[in-house]
Amino acid sequence: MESANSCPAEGLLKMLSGKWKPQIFRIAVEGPVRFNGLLRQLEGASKQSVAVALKELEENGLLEKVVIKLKPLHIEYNLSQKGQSLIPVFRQLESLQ
Amino acid sequence: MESANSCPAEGLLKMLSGKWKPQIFRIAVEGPVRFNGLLRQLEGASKQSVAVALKELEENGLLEKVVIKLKPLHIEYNLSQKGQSLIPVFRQLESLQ
DNA sequence: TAAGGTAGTCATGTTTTTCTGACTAATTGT
DNA sequence: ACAATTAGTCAGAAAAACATGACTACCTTA
Repeated sequence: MESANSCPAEGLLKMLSGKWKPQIFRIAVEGPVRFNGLLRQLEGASKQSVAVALKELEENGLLEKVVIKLKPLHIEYNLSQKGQSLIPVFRQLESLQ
Repeated sequence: MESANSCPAEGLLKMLSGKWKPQIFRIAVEGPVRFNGLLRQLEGASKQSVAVALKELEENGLLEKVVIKLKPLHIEYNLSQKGQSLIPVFRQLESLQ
């Protein structure tokens, strides 16, 4: 049982909480990300963690999964509309420190 | 060993991550908070968790501890300057949903 | 003197999150 | 045929977060 979310900001904070999601989000702001690419960039991250993080970011509508049917079959994750709407918040957080 | 924080927003996200910190922060925006008061308001939260959350929020400079030397000795936690600077970010997060 | 409220701490146990390493499956290059 | 790259999944172990209940210490009221 989950109690009703009485704090609206809490949901979005939760979507970005965890060991790797903030970094994945930041990288995704720069451009499309891919599974193995992230695995290389995020030192110490396990396949498992990256897979779960990507899945949840997608489920929460922050990233969009795109299958590219070329050559060795690529899968990209792009920032969704909702994801892009979070960029200003991120910028604001960065400016505070 | 903690790797250098390459994502500036990440630090602040971490300061607000956890089961109770977002709610505590939100309540603190309304006014001073106290230990037992929070324990009553946050259904399901343990003394332990509230104590740790308050300590970390204070260590991270988002809350300020104030000892009120009256009657049965009260301890208040107020939003610091830094904590107040986070309010607009919270508002923005709320507006996004 | 005992009860109740203040604000916690501490040891222990459970639950959640994360990591490790093996494995799958399709495609490409040697 | 074999190795490597793509993108994962899965079982199990370790680590981190959280809950439970007992306990401390100070102060006030009955």
